[in-house]
Amino acid sequence: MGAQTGWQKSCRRAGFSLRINQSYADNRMSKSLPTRREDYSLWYNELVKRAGLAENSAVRGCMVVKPYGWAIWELMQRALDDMFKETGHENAAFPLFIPKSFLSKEAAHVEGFAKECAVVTHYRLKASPDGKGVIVDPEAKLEEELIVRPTSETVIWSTYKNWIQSYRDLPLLINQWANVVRWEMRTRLFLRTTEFYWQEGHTAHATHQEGQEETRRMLDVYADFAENWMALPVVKGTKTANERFAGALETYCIEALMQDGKALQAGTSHDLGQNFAKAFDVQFATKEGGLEHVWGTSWGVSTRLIGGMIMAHSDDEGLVLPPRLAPIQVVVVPIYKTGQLDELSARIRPLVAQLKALGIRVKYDDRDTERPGFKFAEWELKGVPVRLAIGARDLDQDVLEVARRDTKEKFQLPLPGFAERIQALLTEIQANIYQKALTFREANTRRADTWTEFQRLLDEEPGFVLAHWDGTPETEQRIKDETKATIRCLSLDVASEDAAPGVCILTGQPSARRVHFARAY
RNA sequence: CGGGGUGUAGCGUAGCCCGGUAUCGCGCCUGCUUUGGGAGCAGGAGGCCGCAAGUUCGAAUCUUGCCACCCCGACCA
Repeated sequence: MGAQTGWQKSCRRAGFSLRINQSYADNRMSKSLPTRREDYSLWYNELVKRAGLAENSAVRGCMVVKPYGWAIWELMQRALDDMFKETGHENAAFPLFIPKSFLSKEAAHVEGFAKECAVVTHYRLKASPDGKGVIVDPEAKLEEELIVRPTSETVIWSTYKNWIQSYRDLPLLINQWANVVRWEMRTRLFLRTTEFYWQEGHTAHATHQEGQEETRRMLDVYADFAENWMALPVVKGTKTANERFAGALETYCIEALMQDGKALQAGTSHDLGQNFAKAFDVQFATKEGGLEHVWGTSWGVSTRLIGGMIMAHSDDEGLVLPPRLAPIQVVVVPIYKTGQLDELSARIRPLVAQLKALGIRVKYDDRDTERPGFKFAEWELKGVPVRLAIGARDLDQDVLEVARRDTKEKFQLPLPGFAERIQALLTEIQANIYQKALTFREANTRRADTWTEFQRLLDEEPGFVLAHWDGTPETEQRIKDETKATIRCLSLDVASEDAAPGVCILTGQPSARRVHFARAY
């Protein structure tokens, strides 16, 4: 769509110089990303575009997810979906449109979403009387406006009313993969777009305890996915009342730390209590013959995860993808002299087949139109975990060259048994990326005991700050107003040192425990 | 929604203050030479200067309005 402001210009305005040879690099998708120290947002934005993940669409705040970006999302979907199935959930699909009246049934819920809804008011266009283009046909006004779903609790609960009569219908464990629209004031590729893709689970249970267990179970699924698939260490915890989901009794979340020291909420799981059941009158006959409202939960993760993964692992050369979520895990680049490609390919293809036989996602880059150096740089930018460079010279010596993306190391590998070695290397890279992110998070999680220290840390050493807080929404708000830091969560796995009582950083009032503060995306 | 910035070829730009029909680089096309870290040389194609009105003999340039995008803030997954 023609980014009309050049990123060079933006960089210059932001006051920093660029890396090498940029005009050349611009088109060849090269090294010349903004260096992130100076402006992390710009770096991230440019990285997403250059790596071919997504770009801004012509529609305000929306994005076009390009094939490479979508491939990552598909891998995420597949892994998560398997985990949902294992925990007993089924997929279904609910309407995109929500009658306006549905939204007003749960008071807190309206409050939370009313300000950011796209509303459908008409169902027809007609030719403009002045002969230019089309206008909305005033005759085609809807009796009741439709909201483009910002989340599906309301349509789903109005449906559940019909699905649930007896305790025999419970628990009802449904998930939906969908796109939703929230008219946010400010957008950012993947992290906050007007339209985004996600999954939302909506369950109904006979008892509050079952609902709470479900909420926690799905939180654990998310944490498991973040850590073992995305290689992203997360803090599991509960939100404060201020940050709680509109209509929930309790909101659990996983919080991750990005490389610029800002936190990112990566997933949420809500205990809805009986709020939605009451709002939509969903009752069931108990075994004992009574009539009770069901207990609900909802939980979701979105394409934001892609953004989080990029911001957590990537470097100035481009993306660094964890092997389990890399669309291409191994790229093979042939090194050859003119006219010798076919001959070399014939020798390389069996090797590629060996990798495929082990279930490795491998690409043989036999493009004759680009040179090896260009291919190296391009695949690095796209975050392919392992690159193999193979020339006739190597094959004659029964070796090949391996380069790993995470450490940038290069070494030679003997051909016999190389496929198994590569497979093991992918596992090692996955673990290394996680460890690196974990080390980073630990190094950037600090404790503050005084207000001045708290402020200093946020400004000078951004990251999580563990601090005492008196437990009141008012204090939380004051801290936010003065420092832009929010309480990310009250962590569930709290170290004994942090579980001990203390005094509030701002008011000096008694505090039961430390909580995680940070500036956040 | 507020503050700031920018729209010129596929991408990045010069020109604008001081009006005279658009500069350069990359990419693209053709040919030759190259190919173990983003190739070299030669030739070539490509533009309603964001849109609309106005001023003027004449507008990329001046005036007004609109639109779009980027950054920052408030809001949020």
